[in-house]
Amino acid sequence: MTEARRRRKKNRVTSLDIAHRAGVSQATVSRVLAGSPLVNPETRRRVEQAVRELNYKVDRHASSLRTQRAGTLALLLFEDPTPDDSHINPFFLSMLGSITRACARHGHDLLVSFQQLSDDWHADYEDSMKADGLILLGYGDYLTYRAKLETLVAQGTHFVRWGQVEPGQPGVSIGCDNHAGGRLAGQHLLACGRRQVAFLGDASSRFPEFQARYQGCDAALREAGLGLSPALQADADSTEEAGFKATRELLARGQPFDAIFAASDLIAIGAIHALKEAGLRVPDDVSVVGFDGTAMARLADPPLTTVVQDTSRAGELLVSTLLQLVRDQPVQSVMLPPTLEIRASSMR
Amino acid sequence: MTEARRRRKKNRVTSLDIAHRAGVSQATVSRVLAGSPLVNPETRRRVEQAVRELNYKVDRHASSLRTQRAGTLALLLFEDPTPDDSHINPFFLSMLGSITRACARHGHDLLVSFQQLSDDWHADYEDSMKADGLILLGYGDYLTYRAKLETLVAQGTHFVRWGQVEPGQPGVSIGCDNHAGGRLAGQHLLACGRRQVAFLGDASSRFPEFQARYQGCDAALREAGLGLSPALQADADSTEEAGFKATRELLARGQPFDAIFAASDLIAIGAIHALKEAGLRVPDDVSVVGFDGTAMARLADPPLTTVVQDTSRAGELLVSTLLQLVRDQPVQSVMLPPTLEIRASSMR
DNA sequence: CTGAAAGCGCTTACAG
DNA sequence: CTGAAAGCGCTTACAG
Repeated sequence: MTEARRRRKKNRVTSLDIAHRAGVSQATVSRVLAGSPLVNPETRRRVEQAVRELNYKVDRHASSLRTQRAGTLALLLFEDPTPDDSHINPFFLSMLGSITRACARHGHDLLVSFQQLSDDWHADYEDSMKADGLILLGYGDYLTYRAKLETLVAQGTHFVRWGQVEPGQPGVSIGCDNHAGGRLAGQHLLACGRRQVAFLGDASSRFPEFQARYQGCDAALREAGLGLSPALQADADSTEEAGFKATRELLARGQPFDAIFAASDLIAIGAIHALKEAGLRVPDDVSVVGFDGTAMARLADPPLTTVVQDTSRAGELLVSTLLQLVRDQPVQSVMLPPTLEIRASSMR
Repeated sequence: MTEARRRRKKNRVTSLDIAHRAGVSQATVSRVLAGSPLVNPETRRRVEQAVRELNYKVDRHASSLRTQRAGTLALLLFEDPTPDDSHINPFFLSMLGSITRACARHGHDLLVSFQQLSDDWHADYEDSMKADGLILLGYGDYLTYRAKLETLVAQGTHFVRWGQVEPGQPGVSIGCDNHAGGRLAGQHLLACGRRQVAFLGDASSRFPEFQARYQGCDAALREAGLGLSPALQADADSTEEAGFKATRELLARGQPFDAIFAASDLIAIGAIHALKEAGLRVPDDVSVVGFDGTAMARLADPPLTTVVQDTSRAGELLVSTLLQLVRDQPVQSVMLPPTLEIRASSMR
């Protein structure tokens, strides 16, 4: 055993040590540290001094075992279909950042874990008392997803999910108003004088977020007597490669289009590459609008117009809602309004 | 109290419940779950069945309180000087991903927390038994950093740091061989016929990673009778904005250059924007090489040549080294060899 | 191979 | 305002 480790183990300070040094009982030490008002100010001072002098920290396990609260939330990040380190969707990494910060603000720790949406989730953080509740993050086939959400509800697990908000869903969801976001994109493309808008992304009910974006854009176009055409829709999951391929496929169809609304920024960036490769100019020949508001949208060439999801508010809302749930307070699903950030990729 | 929650609380299954159902003692249940060989196979079967039937999970706090092991590691991610959600360096997010995966492989949970390098770190995860050790991630002024590392060492905290590996450093470090990476960049630019290489990034000892990259590139150039010139070096922290501004500043100096070696991909992407803005072509007029091997390098226009750090191996090594440290096994600092990924930004 | 018992370090009714 | 005592749910010497 190293010297440092021996020191650490031997020196392990407990609340009893603090009690002795401050001349009070263990119970009083606990009260001071819990911020109880039932403590004489002078007593509190002495205890706090002893805590400082001995660098005492409450043992989390002892505390949690007694109170049956972990003071910790767990974030499950689903990463189908790209289990490659470098390919995690930057939007979700941004969400991870804001969730981490929100947890810290609320005085909770955050356990982070990556899961395959298609596999069995290791959602037993609450059963083993490691976390008071779960935050579920990541899109994927909703057919798979929904069944697992129902299992969680049946087990009485506390969880909040990021995703499309729809009536009758199991559990509580926080999500972007994707329909409104699609509408913003459609209206903007109309204002740019575009008439034939292509959509890149799976628009079926298996991907409710993408579907709502599709429908929102479609609705905006319909109000102008237009609409999205199935002939100008191509599936793509949220990667640059998929956006690249889908755009090539679209071009191969020969059906003319003057704008692309991509279901995510990554898809949009892939689309821009494919358009350039085909000798088309962005935005002169084709306007491109993405979705998410990731940092890379600004770095794209040309800079990408994108529907921005408010990740800061999203993280805060996910955490605060989950904590309310844990405390048995009433909660509700919330849709956050997106905004449009207009850049050169769409404006002629 | 909601129905689900009442059920959850009331149903809380303990090892004693399993013991009763399997007709054994609590001690035997514990042995089975710990995989002890001192258990009759038939007894083991009965216990495992009861565990399955009651969906029993060991209470982490009770277990950790008894064993004095948390089964958890904590990741501290420093984010000076950009505490904005969207601006976390994508390289560190990629590292976060690989560390998360490595933790899971090693059967440990991971607590994630963002910290300001300049503030007091909340490095008390080990004091409160929340984690068995720390992984430190993020660059920053090493003057600040080093003092805090020494404090951690003095406290006997178990930690591993990601960063430049140098003799005499406090604690254990895992890092990229930045000097070798700089050398790769320099040799490649020479092979591209470049003679006047500019460097973007702080090359002082306060940023040892950047400094080593500078020196490695300089060494390669010197072998060809050239070298990096201080007149062609401009400070930049690892953001696109900083790279953009540094390049503008460089251009304003009027000193000619035909290549830029940027200390990070973000800086390089900012540089490309500034070069284009100035009417210069990449790579025809100026070759650009970045560092990190982030996903956005591939998406840049033109695609960015970059020195790739192996984040997968890095994450695995950080976690396995930390676990060895926690187990009092001998460990050592390691430098990982980088590779060069050549793309269009450097090749005429 | 198995069980009875102690104890990890807290918090919280309870009593004063 | 304070203290003595119990107990959260495990694991592990110890004894057999």
